[in-house]
Amino acid sequence: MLGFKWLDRVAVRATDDFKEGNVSVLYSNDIERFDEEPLEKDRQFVTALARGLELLRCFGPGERYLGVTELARRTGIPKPTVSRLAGTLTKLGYLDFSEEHGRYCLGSGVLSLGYAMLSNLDVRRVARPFMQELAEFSRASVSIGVRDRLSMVYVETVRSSAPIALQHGVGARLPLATTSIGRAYLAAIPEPDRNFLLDQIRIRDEAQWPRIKAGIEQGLRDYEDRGFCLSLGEWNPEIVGVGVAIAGLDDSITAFNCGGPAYILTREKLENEIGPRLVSLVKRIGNLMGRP
Amino acid sequence: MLGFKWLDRVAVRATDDFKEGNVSVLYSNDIERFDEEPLEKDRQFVTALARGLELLRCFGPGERYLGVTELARRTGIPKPTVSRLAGTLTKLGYLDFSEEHGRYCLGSGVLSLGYAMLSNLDVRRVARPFMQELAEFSRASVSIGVRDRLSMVYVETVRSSAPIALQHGVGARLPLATTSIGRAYLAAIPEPDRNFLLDQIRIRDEAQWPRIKAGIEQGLRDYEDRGFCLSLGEWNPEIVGVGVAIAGLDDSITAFNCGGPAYILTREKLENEIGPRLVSLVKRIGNLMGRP
DNA sequence: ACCATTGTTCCGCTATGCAAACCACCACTG
DNA sequence: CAGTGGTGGTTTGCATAGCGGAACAATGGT
Repeated sequence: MLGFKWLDRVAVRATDDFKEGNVSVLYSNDIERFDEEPLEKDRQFVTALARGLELLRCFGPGERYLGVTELARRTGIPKPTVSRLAGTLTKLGYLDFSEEHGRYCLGSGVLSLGYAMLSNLDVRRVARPFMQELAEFSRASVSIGVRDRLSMVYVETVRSSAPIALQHGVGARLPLATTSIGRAYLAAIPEPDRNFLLDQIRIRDEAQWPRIKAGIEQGLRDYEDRGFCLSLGEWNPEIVGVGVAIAGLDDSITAFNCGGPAYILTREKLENEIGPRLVSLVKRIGNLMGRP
Repeated sequence: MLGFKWLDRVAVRATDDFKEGNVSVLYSNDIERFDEEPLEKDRQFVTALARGLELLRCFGPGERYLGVTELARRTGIPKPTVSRLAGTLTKLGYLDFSEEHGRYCLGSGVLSLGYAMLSNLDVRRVARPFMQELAEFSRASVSIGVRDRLSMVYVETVRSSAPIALQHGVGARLPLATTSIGRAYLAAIPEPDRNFLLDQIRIRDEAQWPRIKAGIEQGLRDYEDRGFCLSLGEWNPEIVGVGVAIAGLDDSITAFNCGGPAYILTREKLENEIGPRLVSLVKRIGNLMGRP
């Protein structure tokens, strides 16, 4: 089963304090509340570690400098604790303290973690030439992504040599529900896992849920019928793409997409040319990597 | 002053246990011992957080799967604690537990941290076109790096379109002492900081120290005389390059290099053509980014 | 059956979290 | 310019979460 069931621990104090407000803003990143095991005292869970990492996650594109109070507000962690954790992270090189701004920003330490993972993913080496070929054919970008919380994170991206290309590189986060790669992932995982994730997505945004749900169900049908999912501007109106997922590479479920600007990739081309080619690409990679 | 002065806390138990062995192996990654403040009870330092992150650092290229015992051995953290920390990291998505191997490996969570940092570095956007130009001119790779512990970590890399190119992408770690980019960094920082880092490097490898030291001192002279450092195969016999550093971009000291296979880049070309161009490239970027 | 190896529980003791208090700075404002 | 409120962040004291040595369980190889 998928592993969530944390936080609440971390933010429980904040929910007490702010229980009249919109609770979901407290879970600023992709944090979930755990439902199962109502309040098991998991003596194995190290809160301090979870919280420290949660601080690091607060920083994102466009959130460069954050102070203690802001971090405390976003995470629901009390200020003195944030102060200590942030100080620790700074000593370790994962945060820098900018005297000028009196705020923290991410330090160089965070980079080295991700790279080690990337360099161990065999699928990148194997897939790159095929991806390049498809990118050139479609004049678009081809990427590999894995799930993290409620996002897909790119682990490899290949661009065509066309002058216009998507700017999302390795490490970029895309939402699960509205992108072709996320829908392909959802379509490929076992149903209980999917339901769990969908539940989390629903909780996150009840208002949009009917629309989001419709898109995902369409994705499931597409996946069943044709082996790939589409996203035609549901995430970003100018971007379209197709996605396919496969299990068993590098110990996880891996998804591929091919996407680009809507005015280059017509629906017809996506459905009849690019989609099928992406399916065959993934099949070939699966064979090469000795999937059973 | 640079911020180290941690660990010992983390590994203090191990040094008790193994004090007859070579202590430095305990500090498997780039961990330093703190010298100042002999044993101040730093009530602000959160050991659990430091240790959890230290576990993540154990994984590297070629170290894909690690078990509890191995992690405990590498970090000097007692086994039960490793077990709990690793369990926590797994719940959070920073580690995955491979049933098949009975070991842990890095999870997708680690990726998203680094990306947020990269997307906030203005220097990447500004520098990329200049880097591309120099890469094409020199038929080699041009990168930007920042220091993390005793390594330089790439935050941007641009390759020429030449078929042979270095494979080090964003996130790659290069040693400080033997690469052109590392030497440029060392030459550009204030002397006390440099001495501290050199001390750490010396402690790490006393045997190689005379040779390493000579290379760095040559680098300091080169930097003084010509504005750039060289590395002619001292790190990897087949790779050569030049490096330049600059302070004040994005709140940190940033270094640039241009490097490639030794059989393409002659010493003469590096010294007379590429080095000076890299110096001017960095100067232009400094001006563009409004450095005082 | 035996030992070697690897991971998980137990429980006393201590490191750590956090509420409240405290400090430092700034901007008004009478 | 003292007074006052508002903003940031860092220190105390005490209750408790979580660390870690030793013991335990679960494998696997011989």
